Amino acid sequence: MTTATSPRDLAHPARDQIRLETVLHALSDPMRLRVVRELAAADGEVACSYIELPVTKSTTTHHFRVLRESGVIRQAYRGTAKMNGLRRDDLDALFPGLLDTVLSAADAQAARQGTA
Amino acid sequence: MTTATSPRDLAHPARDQIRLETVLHALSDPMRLRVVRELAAADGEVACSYIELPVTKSTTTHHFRVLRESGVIRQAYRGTAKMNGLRRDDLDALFPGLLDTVLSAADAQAARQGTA
DNA sequence: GACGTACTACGATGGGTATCGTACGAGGCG
DNA sequence: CGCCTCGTACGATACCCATCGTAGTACGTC
Repeated sequence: MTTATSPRDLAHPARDQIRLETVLHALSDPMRLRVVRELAAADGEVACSYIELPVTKSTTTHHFRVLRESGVIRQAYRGTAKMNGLRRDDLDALFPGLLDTVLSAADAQAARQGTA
Repeated sequence: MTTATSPRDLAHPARDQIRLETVLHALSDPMRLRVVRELAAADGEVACSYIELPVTKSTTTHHFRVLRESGVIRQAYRGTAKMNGLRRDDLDALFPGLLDTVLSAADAQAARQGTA
């Protein structure tokens, strides 16, 4: 939309604007990597509140925004809830295998330590 | 000199100390990603001075240290030169496919823009 | 020993960022 | 409408980090 720019309009980068460095940076934070893993496990739309992190709500909002602005997740309001989902299609098209490899690596690391 | 902890002794993390988040963070910097790509292309030991970056020597040293301390590269002195090589064996063992996938993603992104 | 090269160490600086607390807006439900 | 929940915005804070310049150390060579 050209006009209103409601606070409910969420800015997402277009597919060709997604940068590898930015994606890697987004994934390099423990909290965000955890979010991505849970989104991958859920495999669908998940509300922010569904994912519990050991930080305050403010910080959680911040991490979700970083993930969205880096192009890793897609967000949309649905009533009061905000639904989140991985941008698998875009990421797979841009960087084939990257998401799955990172997820596998995270699983492997979690299995190695008890941090599953 | 057995013990002295000479400044020529370089600290590397053991394989099981390498953390995925740290590796991703190391790779999320454009300069460092560039270094890793060049090391992968060279496929062998390369001196620091062989890789030219648009930053000062100090900054280059900093990036090489981050890469070493994250477990991405191995460094060793060889005369006055400092040789660098990817820790392919360790990375592939810990996170199968990760390095190659990231390298492919970087190539793809470079090809898309003229930044090869 | 003297010199040049390769890289480092240290301090400074400016910008990013993870975290929090509090105050606020939007939507559903009684 | 009143209220609760979900999530945001904003300011503050403390920390991390990419960058630089300068001074210094280790090594090879003459």
